[in-house]
Amino acid sequence: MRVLNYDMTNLSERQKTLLMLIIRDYIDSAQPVGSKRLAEHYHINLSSATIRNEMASLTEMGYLRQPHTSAGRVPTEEGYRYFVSEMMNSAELPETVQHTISHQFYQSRPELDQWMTLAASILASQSQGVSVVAAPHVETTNFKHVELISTQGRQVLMVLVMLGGEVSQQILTLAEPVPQERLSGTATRLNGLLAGQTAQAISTLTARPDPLDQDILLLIAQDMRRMIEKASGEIYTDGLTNVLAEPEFSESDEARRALKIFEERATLQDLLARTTSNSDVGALQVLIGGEGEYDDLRQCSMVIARYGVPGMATGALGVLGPMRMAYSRTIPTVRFVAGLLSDLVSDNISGE
Amino acid sequence: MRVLNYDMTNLSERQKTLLMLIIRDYIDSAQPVGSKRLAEHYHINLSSATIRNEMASLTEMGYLRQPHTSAGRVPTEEGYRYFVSEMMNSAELPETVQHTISHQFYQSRPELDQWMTLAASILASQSQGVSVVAAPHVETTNFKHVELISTQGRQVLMVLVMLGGEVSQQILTLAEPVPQERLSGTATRLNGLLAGQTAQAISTLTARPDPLDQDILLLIAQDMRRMIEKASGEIYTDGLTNVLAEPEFSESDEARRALKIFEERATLQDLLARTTSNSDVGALQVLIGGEGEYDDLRQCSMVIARYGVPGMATGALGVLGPMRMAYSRTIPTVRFVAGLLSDLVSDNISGE
DNA sequence: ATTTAGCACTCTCATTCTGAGAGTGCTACC
DNA sequence: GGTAGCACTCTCAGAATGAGAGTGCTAAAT
Repeated sequence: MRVLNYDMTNLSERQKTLLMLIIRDYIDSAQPVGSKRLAEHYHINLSSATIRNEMASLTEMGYLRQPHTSAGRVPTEEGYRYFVSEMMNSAELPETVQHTISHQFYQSRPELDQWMTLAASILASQSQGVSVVAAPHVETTNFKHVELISTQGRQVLMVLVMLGGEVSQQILTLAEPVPQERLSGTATRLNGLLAGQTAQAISTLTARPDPLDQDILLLIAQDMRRMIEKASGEIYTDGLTNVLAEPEFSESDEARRALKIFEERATLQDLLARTTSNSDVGALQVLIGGEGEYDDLRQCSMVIARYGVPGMATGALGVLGPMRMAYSRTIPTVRFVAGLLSDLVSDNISGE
Repeated sequence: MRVLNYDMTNLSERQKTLLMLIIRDYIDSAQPVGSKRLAEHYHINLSSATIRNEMASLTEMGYLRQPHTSAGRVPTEEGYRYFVSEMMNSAELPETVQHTISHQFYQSRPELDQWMTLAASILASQSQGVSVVAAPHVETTNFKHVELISTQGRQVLMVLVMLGGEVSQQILTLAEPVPQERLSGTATRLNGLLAGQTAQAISTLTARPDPLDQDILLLIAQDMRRMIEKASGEIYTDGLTNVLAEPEFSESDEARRALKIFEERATLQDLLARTTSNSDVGALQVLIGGEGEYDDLRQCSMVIARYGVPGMATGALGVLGPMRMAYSRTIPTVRFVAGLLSDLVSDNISGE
């Protein structure tokens, strides 16, 4: 993570206002902003010449730059960072939008899959960017119940239920066919033995009555560990085509590189995991220009947040767009949706 | 479905050869093919003038067209249809490639999810197009086993196992908490009552011993019907960015429209379902230029096949690319992967 | 000490023009 | 029937041009 290196005391009140204005205008228009345009369109009581002087300072300080000698100014990454940090606290999603979104969630079928898809869809449409939502992944897990169901021949379906309500199912192929009664016996014995235990505790236990018990015990421990270790849950995306509509990506090559990241789920998971691993739930992170780490995102920004219940189950979600993205819309949306999902996860964990 | 309206007897042997050559060249180069180029690069014993005459005929017959008066020829949709129908039977995937692909499948974890992802990935990389794989969906389903597991308070996990080995799980919220013993009793009774039944049969049954039994019975029937009705399984795609690399899509708008279809899963499912519903497993379909039905695919072609075991479980898969796609590579790949998945599905249904 | 008006200068971008090149269709000849 | 030759058409890349926008600097105004 890079530390923002601007010093707010450097900027006069007027410079701040101008900088914000310039960036806002550029985000709207995608055109370099000139002093004249600025003086005319917004009623600042300043002549274009004065604005020019201030712009020159801002350029020198690294917040703006000129694409070429005689064009208007365009924000630098540093400029965007300033813009975002200024706006971060103020921006709130309009109440009507908040209600619409909440409504959609509480009207959807109460399944994780539905929620993830919905969250991705809402983020994408609100922000006009590409959204990504990683399903929550459990951080600790305690055994509640196991069922063993013979399906066909040597195949057995093992269903594992955790105290938090998570379910894992897996098909085992045994060395030889085992009748359902014996499987049920094993399940009953293990249910008694393992109630409430953690994966770690289980892996040290031994079960005696039946050699099958020990085998299953091992598999359970293994499965529970796997549930925790899985770096993060499945990934949902939406709005992939939005990014193609942006003028800066009309030369398809840049767009392709950015979208490629979204096809390689592994990289994406890594990115989400790394950038949110040490941040609190509820805190937003804004990555501007790939922050020097992700070359394919050099032209992009991401707004990312972690959601869920720390210590129990958390996931991450975010929006990718051009650096010139509508932060004032995206940031509050991401924050709001993250909050909503946190509530849903929390409700789900504590039971009804 | 549109009927191909060319009449093969119209074409002399020489015209056939030329047409195939022109289309192949255009697919490779993405450049209109001229008579001179043709005469020089391929050693046909014909002068460019003769070729010009033949090209004029082919143009009149509707297989070729000129982008403008003085450019080479480009295939029409009709031309591509002819090309595809000629090639359809001949093309075979090289054995080494076949082995590599099979190998990947038999090495992967034996889970549907893995297979689908792998199939999508292979199709995309082999064809350099956008791949789509719809998971197989069961066409008939017979009850095997149900488990009811109390998770938290009024929430109950219902796990349904079918004779084919499919599993469905669902969380129910009961009106009031029910102890695990009573749930187990219900499950045991229903298991006896329903063994081997179809959804239809189950929905007409009535269970007496316990009011809970009847409730669960209804849910089971409902769930089994849902499994069948679901038009098709989940959809996997890969290679979305491939299409952006094609020269005809460098103007991002066309590409966006095509990719949008892949974001709207519903449309895509519909498309797959409709085009493959009346075709046999193993038969390929090639949709060229959207076949007049899908406006967003006007510039695209799709190679689609159905796979699975008819009457039991079938799915669909395919590749989307520009009309100028590498059919000679795509067609055999789609055919081969469809065959492979059919085998896997078939193995899976009959048990080990 | 700021702010502003004015001006010379720079650079881009859309437009126009031009010639090279590619490809065609037709005609006359083999 | 096949082919050489030729006049013709059309596109495309590159050069030339000029309008327009924007700048930085200086000198005057507040």
